[in-house]
Amino acid sequence: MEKKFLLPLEFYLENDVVKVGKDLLGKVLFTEIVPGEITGGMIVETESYAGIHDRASHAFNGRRTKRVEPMYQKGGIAYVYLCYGFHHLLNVVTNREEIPHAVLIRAIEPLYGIDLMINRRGQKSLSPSLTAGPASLTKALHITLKENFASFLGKKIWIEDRGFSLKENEIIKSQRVGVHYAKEDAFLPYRFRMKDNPYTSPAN
DNA sequence: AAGAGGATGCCCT
DNA sequence: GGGCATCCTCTTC
Repeated sequence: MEKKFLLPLEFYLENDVVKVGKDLLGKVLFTEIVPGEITGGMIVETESYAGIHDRASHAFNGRRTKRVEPMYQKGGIAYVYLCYGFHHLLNVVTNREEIPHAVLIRAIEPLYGIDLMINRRGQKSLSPSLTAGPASLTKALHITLKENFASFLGKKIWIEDRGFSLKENEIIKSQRVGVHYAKEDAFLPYRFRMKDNPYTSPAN
């Protein structure tokens, strides 16, 4: 597939993970995990996880275990991990130095390969539940632990800028989902949603 | 070596 | 709106 809109590496070499969380809204996430099966959608919801000082981050307090290792790599790769035993969650690692920043992709609006995604999700027709929610979209896009460490400049998973930029007042900011254990950091407004988009995730 | 718990979704009321 | 499925990773004994 021709990729003239591919996001360059510089986009991911950014230490301001809150900025990246917002800038990823409107970008288009693609996968071709199975050769010939291209699926993709516009990112409409993200959450930023800010390095070692963010209690909600897997890398809080400098924790560097095997699972978290992708976060400590140079920006531009995927951090995929298993949640609740069966849900794969996709993060975009972003940093210039060795700072474990990551942005969780929480929802996309389906655009390409919609029938494939419907099949993978076992649904009958297109509805917001197809890709609204971090585990729903990974299933629709066929993302699993095999994509952990994968480069966003590679053939299996990549992000494009198709010109869907949005203004600051079109971004809804709120608390992150499911991080009650994070004490005061649970209240940080690091969840970003595209205003009036029906494909954002339902919780909260 | 074992146990707890988690950045969730689904199906049932 | 609540309970459960299900399993890997990390922490602690």
